[in-house]
Amino acid sequence: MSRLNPRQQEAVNYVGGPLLVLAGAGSGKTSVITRKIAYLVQHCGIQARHIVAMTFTNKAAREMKERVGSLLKGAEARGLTVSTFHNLGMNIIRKEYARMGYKPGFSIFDDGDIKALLTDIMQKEYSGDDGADEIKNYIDSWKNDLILPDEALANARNPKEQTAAIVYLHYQRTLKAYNAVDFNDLILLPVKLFQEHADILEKWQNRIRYLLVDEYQDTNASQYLLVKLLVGMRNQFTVVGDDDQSIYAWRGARPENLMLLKEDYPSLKVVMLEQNYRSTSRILKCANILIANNPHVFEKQLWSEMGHGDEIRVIRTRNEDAECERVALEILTEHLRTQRPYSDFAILYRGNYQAKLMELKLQHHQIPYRLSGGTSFFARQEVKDLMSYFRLLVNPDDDNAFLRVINVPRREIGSTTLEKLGNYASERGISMYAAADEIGLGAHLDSRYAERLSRFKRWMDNVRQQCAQNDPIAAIRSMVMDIDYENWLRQNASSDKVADARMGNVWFLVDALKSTLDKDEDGDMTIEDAIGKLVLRDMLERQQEEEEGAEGVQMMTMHASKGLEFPSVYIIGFEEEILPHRSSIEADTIEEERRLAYVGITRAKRNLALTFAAKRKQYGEVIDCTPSRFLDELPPEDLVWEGQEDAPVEVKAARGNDALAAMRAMLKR
DNA sequence: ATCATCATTGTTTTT
DNA sequence: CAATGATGAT
Repeated sequence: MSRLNPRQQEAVNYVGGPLLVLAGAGSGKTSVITRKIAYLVQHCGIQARHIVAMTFTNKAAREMKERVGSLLKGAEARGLTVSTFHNLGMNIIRKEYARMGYKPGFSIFDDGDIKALLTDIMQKEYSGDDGADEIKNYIDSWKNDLILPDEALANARNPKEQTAAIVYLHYQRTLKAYNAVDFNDLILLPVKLFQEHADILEKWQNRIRYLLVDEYQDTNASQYLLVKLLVGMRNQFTVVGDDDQSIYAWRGARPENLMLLKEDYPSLKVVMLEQNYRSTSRILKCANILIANNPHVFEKQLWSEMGHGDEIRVIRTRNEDAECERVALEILTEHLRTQRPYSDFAILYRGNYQAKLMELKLQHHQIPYRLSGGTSFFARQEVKDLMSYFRLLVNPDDDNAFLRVINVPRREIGSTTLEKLGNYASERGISMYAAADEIGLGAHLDSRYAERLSRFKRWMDNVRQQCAQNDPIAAIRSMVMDIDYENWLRQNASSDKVADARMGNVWFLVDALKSTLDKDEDGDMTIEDAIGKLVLRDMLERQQEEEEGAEGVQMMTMHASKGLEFPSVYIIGFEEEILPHRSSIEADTIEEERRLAYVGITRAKRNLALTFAAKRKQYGEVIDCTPSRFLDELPPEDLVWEGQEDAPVEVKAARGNDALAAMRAMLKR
């Protein structure tokens, strides 16, 4: 960790211009970035406040911040920005909202907000609902490519795209009226801003003298442009990425941005990191051979000095039940035999649905596990609803909370009314909540609607007053009864069971609030403080989740596993139609699936097992399964087959759908 | 109009 | 085999 190898050193020390670091899996790229930041500060005289490092996940940002913090003295690190793309975008909008026509305190709509909004728009503008998801995909990809509604509409090639483009137009208008942005806007708006206002761009370019970007292969078109704009003429930046670990093309990532860099910056220097500090050479050999089946611009071979290591085990089981049982039992016995902690083991899979059975089996054997990816407590609809009520209670100016709450339950206040309210509020420079019972509003709005708004505000004000005067918890309980939230849940839930569970979460949250208040020793904690604490917990939820479950077996999708490592890795469902996923086979995007397998394999430090089942229940029907074609591409001498021994070769031959790949794999041997 | 039962439908991956 | 949507009875 402390000593860098020559390649890494080169990457750290090179400040002569744009630099691309092609960092293979486990090659210490985070070390390179963090050391480089320290180097820039300590040896190049660049103040930390002029350095920005960008990542894709909050987790990565946090980790990086920590590691830089241990390399620099407190004062040296002051002002350093390590943030995600979206975070940076949010900060830019925060500072420059006025130039984009937004009000302060804009809201960020999450997935749920957006889907609700889209269905709303579709119902209003047409009366059909073409599936909000599909429309959202269109809008997302347009936004990723910096295409605005007008352009989308002009270029729409078929009726579906046309519909989507029209919805897009309304969607964008509505968001604006709500003073809200979506996730993609966090990138797109700053890019547009910079393109249109040279002075602002210059300001930010002056602020950011050196830019570093992690996981560069995951950037999409608008992120690429954002980087390019921020870098400007200065040309001082380092991007780190690995084309072999590009697994997000489906959400707009453009791994070819790595190549594009060469064209945009002819003086680009490329450094390759090929020494791996994570895995045994056996595992790396397999990974190398697998990924060699993909076309490459940059040839890269991982190697390590971590010893030869054991063979990769390929485990064949009768069905998916036996598969999960086998993995659970193995982990159990291995844990008992070697005393290794459960957290040494990871179970990786292609789709979240595969986790269910696995979970069951682990539970059955009383093996603790940690599941990442599921909807966590604070992400649940009902929790968010109630949290929004809380937020509005303590901060009436939280327009986001206001909007979330205003029609939960239905108060028959449509988007037109809200739009007008929003316009009025922004004219007056006040929040929507504050504007809701202003006399002046009547001039813009039919009295019926104005009355509905002011009734809501009066009600809410009353709740707030109750909180201040009497027992706040009792006030909140009666608020929940007042809005008849339980009934609302029943209406919207698919079943009573679900509704009950959701209502349980609501009371749980109220209890959490109560216990926060009760725990207070000085007795001077206000309800505002308590709610503030909860909101904070909401925001820190991720962190907590990770700390909490650190002792169990780690279960996650292969996508979620990128960047992590585990002594022992099991990849389950190593089958055709699952690992090369069916839709990927159809869409002919096998290469990305191969990269996904590559990512999974390279998570393992010492032990790796790939499992597949001969038969599997799917849609309630038992179907025959075929081992993944990627197994054919691995070097046979490094594999040991376990479980039923009917020649997998025969199965392979029987499968005609990828004869070419099979042939190539044969020749390789 | 609302609810219950029946039929159909489908399963990547997520900042 | 769910979970979601359509259809029919009350």
